[in-house]
Amino acid sequence: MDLRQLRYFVAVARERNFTRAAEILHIAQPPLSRQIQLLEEELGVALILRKSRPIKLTDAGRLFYEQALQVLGRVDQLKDATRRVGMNRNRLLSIGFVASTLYGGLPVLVRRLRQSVPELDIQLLELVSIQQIPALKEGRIDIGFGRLKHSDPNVTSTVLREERLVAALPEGTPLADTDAPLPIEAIAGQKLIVYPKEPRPSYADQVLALLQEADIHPSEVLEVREIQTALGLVAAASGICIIPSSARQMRSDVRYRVIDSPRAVSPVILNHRAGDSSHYVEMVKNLIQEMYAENPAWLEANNVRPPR
Amino acid sequence: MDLRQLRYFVAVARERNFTRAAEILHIAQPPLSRQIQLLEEELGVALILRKSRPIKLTDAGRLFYEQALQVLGRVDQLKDATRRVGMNRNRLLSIGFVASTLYGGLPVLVRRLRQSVPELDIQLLELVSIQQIPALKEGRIDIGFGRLKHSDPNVTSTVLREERLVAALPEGTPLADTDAPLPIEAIAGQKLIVYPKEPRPSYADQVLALLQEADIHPSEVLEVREIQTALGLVAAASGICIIPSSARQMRSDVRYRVIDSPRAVSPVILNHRAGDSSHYVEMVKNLIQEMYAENPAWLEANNVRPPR
DNA sequence: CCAGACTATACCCTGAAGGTATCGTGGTAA
DNA sequence: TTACCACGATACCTTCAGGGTATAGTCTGG
Repeated sequence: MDLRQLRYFVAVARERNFTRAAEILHIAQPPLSRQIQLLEEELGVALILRKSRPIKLTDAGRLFYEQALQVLGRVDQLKDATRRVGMNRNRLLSIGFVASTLYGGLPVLVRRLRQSVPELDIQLLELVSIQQIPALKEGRIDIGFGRLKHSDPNVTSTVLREERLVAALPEGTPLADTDAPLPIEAIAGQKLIVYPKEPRPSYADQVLALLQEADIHPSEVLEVREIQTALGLVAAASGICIIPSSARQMRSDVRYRVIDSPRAVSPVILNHRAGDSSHYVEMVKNLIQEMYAENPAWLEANNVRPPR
Repeated sequence: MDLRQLRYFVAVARERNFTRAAEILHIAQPPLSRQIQLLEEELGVALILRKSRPIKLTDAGRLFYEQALQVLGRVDQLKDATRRVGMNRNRLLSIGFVASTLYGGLPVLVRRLRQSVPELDIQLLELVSIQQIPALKEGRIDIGFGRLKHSDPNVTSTVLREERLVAALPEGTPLADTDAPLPIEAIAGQKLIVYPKEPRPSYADQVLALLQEADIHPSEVLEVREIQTALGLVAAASGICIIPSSARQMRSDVRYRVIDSPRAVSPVILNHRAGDSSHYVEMVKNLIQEMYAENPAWLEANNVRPPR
């Protein structure tokens, strides 16, 4: 498959007419027909119903059309962004992050970074903690915000804060009766949902280790790919889930109770290459200090109110 | 630009070696070098630093690499999804929605629809209300959830509910002192942020019309592209913003006060083609009725608690 | 049922992508 | 410092995919 074929198909779908589409594309009509046929052949699926005038898209065609538009848009963005970084000789700072930091201070940090260094291009990549280490070493990212400790000598880590863990509970169940801290023992015998399923080790293992340590055994453990799914299942009363405090914003149709154990915390860790001399790393650290200074609640171990 | 070139570049970036990359791609090394050169030429940007071994990516190259990976992934998904819909002869239900319904019942509806008709493929397209009308007529979507009334005879509308509007206020400002309903007059003289900027008419006009009607004039009106930006500006104390109640979940670092006026509501409207005989439309309507029956709070005009 | 609009088929041609041979060069080890 | 080598660039040839032209087949509206 080829971007050309996507462009051709989009033109045909838009015009609902091969001849006009061919004119717009500045090619003759027969090659256009042929490219569409080739595309359909490769996919093994009919995209266009030709035995009606004007032609119609099949269901597959409708889906293909919308997705193709998005892909083409993405490619244009890709070109523009690359040119911008390349031409303006802008520096690029590539930041890896675990999803939960999106609900913490990351957006604010990025906004401030953009403000204070407008000529800096910032690339954000969602990577689970363990993927950040090789990504740093390979230069795919310059900074990583993760949740797992590691021991790679080439990567320097700083624990930014320890965040309280909370249990997400289905509304209407006995455990969700109160907002009071939840004794960790209460999790024993419950159906537990953990995420992300892979790659391991991940935050899921951190949660499981916490329970292991306290010798607490859920009745069942269900692994899902991401936190959205996990909370969705909680909302559907399929089990309970343990998330960092800041991720509480994600859904309001489940109940949250802070877990009543000093061990029930998850760190937020800043990673960067050990030898990295770029002053942007330093700047990021300073901005974070600034943010914490403005909002000391983020640093409180007992951050019961979700940080922004 | 061409998908082939993306694949080639990704291989080179991964291997950090043209020769090995060429082997993996099952082509000779010289053509690979040439394709990368062509790519760099088209972009007008150097992607690879060749005067070091092993080769390194430039900043532009790093960005291009990550984006290219995502584009290629997207293309694969596109193929798979199209095949699935085409081969399985699955029906496709294409649903257009305005962003705010994402924070309302839409996710639940989609989940239930998937449950009750597993063989149905569902495509979700974010479209502002006014885009939904042509999208319905052209067959791009089968169902639209919008917020604006229209008068096109080919599209049938049903008002599902009237949702209360709330004001988003920066924390720490006088208006944010209390959670009590906000008299609409209090908005006079405030700096108001509205969204989306385009295409018009949009929800922004609905808000502006409401104020116009009450003869209330903000000191300034700032138009932004989307609600995220609007709420971000509110959080940064750049003004206040009026949003549907259900969108309150989006940020917890701003204060919300229900607007104390019976006119301060925004409908949620279900649109579909007037002649559509597909029983999926009927099924969606039934599911919605069911959901409202289970959760009458959604229907209360005074929905002070955000519906899920 | 016919006219007209429109898509598919047949066949040719051109240029871009790929191959082979070879040169130039940065990195490295003695 | 030099000499070797791994590796990318260049030059030039070949092939075939994509595009063009002519024309046949088909759907729709009057």
